[in-house]
Amino acid sequence: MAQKKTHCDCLNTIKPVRDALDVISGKWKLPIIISVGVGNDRFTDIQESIPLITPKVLAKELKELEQHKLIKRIILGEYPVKISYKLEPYANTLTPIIYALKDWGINHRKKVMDR
Amino acid sequence: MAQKKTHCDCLNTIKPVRDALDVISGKWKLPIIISVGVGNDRFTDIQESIPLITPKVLAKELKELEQHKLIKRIILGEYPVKISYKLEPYANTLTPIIYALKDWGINHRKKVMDR
DNA sequence: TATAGCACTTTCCCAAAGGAAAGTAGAATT
DNA sequence: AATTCTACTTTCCTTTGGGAAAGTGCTATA
Repeated sequence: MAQKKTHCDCLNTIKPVRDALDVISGKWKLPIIISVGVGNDRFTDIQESIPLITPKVLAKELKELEQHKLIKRIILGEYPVKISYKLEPYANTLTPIIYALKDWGINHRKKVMDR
Repeated sequence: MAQKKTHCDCLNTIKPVRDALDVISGKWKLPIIISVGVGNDRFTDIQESIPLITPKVLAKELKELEQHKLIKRIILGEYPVKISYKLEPYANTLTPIIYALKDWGINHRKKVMDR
């Protein structure tokens, strides 16, 4: 028996990794979370803190991050309405991922330069 | 001075994270690395171990992973030529990222189900 | 009164990602 | 001789991501 056991099963890892990637993959989501996390809470400030991001893309990504309960949009004041973006506490659970990517990115750049 | 210090600087984190994302972001690269990592070394086995991946996409991603020195393609034998894919040692540096994503994905699925 | 700032939205366009289905070339198997 | 296996490739087509540029409605400032 078990003659047709051709490939190793790795779905236990692949499935949750894909679940995570569905939420945070893409060019902009983690940079936005990082920027809001260090204190940028106004649309224009976030935009200026992330190189080359356009307002269209930033608006779209902020909406998606709101839907995923990672960022909250707060309306401040009455007449001169101000908007403030803050991380939801849930976004802090992404910290290990962000640090793992940051460390790897720093090391990778070194490796590519040395070549 | 420093009156125009409007937004907080987070480029120290954003830049390396973007460097990492440039290499490993996308739907398929990490799943392929996971699959090859557990021992799937034949094209067809890798394909069958990753739900819904098509041969076209798998071939393209394998080429990119080779270029990034994360996977090596080995030609075995002479007349009935066989091909084997293996992780380069460098791919093991991705382990912390994979585990961070896996843990987060497991937790995230729980959170979404409970809602 | 005119200009600037804020938080976006809208339109147009292009390139990359990726799915479906079929094909291919050689070798092995029945 | 016909089918199967392996490792892909090719074609076609749709979706998604995202850049450029301009516009919008409101408020604040000079």
